[in-house]
Amino acid sequence: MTRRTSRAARDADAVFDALGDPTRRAIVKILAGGPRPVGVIADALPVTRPAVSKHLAILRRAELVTARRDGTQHIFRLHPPGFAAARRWLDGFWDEALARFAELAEGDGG
Amino acid sequence: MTRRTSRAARDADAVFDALGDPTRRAIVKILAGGPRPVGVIADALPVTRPAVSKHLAILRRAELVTARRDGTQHIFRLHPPGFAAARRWLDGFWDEALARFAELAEGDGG
DNA sequence: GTCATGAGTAACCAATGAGTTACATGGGCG
DNA sequence: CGCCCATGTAACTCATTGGTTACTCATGAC
Repeated sequence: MTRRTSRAARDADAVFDALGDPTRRAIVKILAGGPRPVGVIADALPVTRPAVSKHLAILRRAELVTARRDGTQHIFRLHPPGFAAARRWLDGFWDEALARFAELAEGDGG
Repeated sequence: MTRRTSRAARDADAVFDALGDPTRRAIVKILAGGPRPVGVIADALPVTRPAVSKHLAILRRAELVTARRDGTQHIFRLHPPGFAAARRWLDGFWDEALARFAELAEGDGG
């Protein structure tokens, strides 16, 4: 209730925090190609598996990915609702700014 | 075009990098209320003006804000096109992930 | 010109956090 | 049960960078 900064903002906070790192963005890009186990993700990146593991933990906390076990492997995949939070947050400013932008109609060279 | 990693990706990179910091997100939130001079922004935050100045420089490089002079003041305001880059980047994964998500239709607690 | 105001820059410090190696854990298989 | 494979965790290092203070630059008022 009334925590209007809350849910969306808190979620968005975690999401942008997570997406603020290039390696994590790279992981997200990889997972956009479909679910993959940690090892495969690490293989596609210039960092070690433990590093990827930690990044995945952060992405998971931000609810940008989910994991399921398949034998000894942990298969990670993108989790749409997480991205929705970021989108909504972004859209807020988009709307605000766009309105003012239109008002001023200043073609400052885009 | 043709450089597929390029424009959108590069822009999005700068944008998410910029938005990865809580103070910069706070600045963006403040500017969502309308254009403001540096001093006013700094007053609304628990950091000094120089710090805000540096953050604004980063936001400007990411093209999330623009500035204009008004006497001795520098008035900053949100710059919608910058947010568009982030949105597009995000939408890419959104689409990808959503498709796969729907496929599996696994309501894992969303 | 001189002074005052507002903002950017420089130099520096300290905390955060991304990365590494070494080790622990959990599940499948012989 | 004992061994191996795929991950996660711990402990630690090092680079990045957000923050500060001190100083400089630009504009406007007088």
